[in-house]
Amino acid sequence: MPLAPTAADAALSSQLRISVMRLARRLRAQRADTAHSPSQVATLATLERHGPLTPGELAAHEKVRPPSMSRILGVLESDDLVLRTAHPTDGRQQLLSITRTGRSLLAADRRRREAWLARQLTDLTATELEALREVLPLLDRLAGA
Amino acid sequence: MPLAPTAADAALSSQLRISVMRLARRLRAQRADTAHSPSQVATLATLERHGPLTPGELAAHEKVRPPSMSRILGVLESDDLVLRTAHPTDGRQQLLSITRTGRSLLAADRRRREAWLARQLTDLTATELEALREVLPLLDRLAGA
DNA sequence: TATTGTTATACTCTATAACTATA
DNA sequence: TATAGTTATAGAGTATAACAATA
Repeated sequence: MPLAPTAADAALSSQLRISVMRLARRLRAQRADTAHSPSQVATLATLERHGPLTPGELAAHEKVRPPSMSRILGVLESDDLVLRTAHPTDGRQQLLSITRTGRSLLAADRRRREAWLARQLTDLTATELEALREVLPLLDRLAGA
Repeated sequence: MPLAPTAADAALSSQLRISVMRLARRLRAQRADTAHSPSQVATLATLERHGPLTPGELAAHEKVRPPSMSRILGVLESDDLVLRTAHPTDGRQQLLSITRTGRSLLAADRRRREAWLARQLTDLTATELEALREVLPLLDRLAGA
């Protein structure tokens, strides 16, 4: 039967958190498009995955307040990355969708981050790469994916 | 001699990026402490692990600019979480060390903030935990730490 | 002169409060 | 009235530029 975490687990938890957060920071730093913030790109990615959404739905999904989403959408719209259309039945609401330009930006961003990480991986030995490969499913399980 | 990334490496790169970013997002969502910023806590944790360091070394390690580290240290010092002492041989430098209060705060903070991850870790076997432990240094090397 | 670190200042991102338009 | 969204304003965090102290 599963018991409380051991002291060793607690230490591992701490170090894992720090290492994962640090690598995630480095990955974020490699974004191809420095003109847009992580939140702006994340919002764009959400629109790509989910299709058209209202500002309120986007704010809830991205865990930001409506005024913050308002600003994010203002930037994305002025850069022609999203398109704003009227809601079919409710005049108060709007529907945001990603444009072709927006999709291109996301694709370029992903290519660049993967290229950077692939370059870092060349510093590892075959044995180390294998160890990394075997651990990936564990990371996904921890994340609940 | 190291060559261009193989196709297998490219796939690993893509999957690693997705897994790390996803776990980082989940971890960030578990934050409970509002008293100190992530950077402040990370700096404190670095001092705990590495022992006394100079502001410049800390800035390099935490990937922030010297003025930003200056501000971080100002907060930590005024909260009695770090102690500033003169460098033994170079009058320009200083040595920052974590105080007993700092260690206590870190311990309490970690207990709160890492409860989620520790809980996730209980779903892993001893073998899987060991694999995870061995891979942590690789993540740090990829991040350039 | 070069290096270490701080101070002055500005910019980005997000939040709360107040406001407008529609249901 | 209640809801969806925007505008006004403030706070936190980090950066560049200019400065002070020491090597």
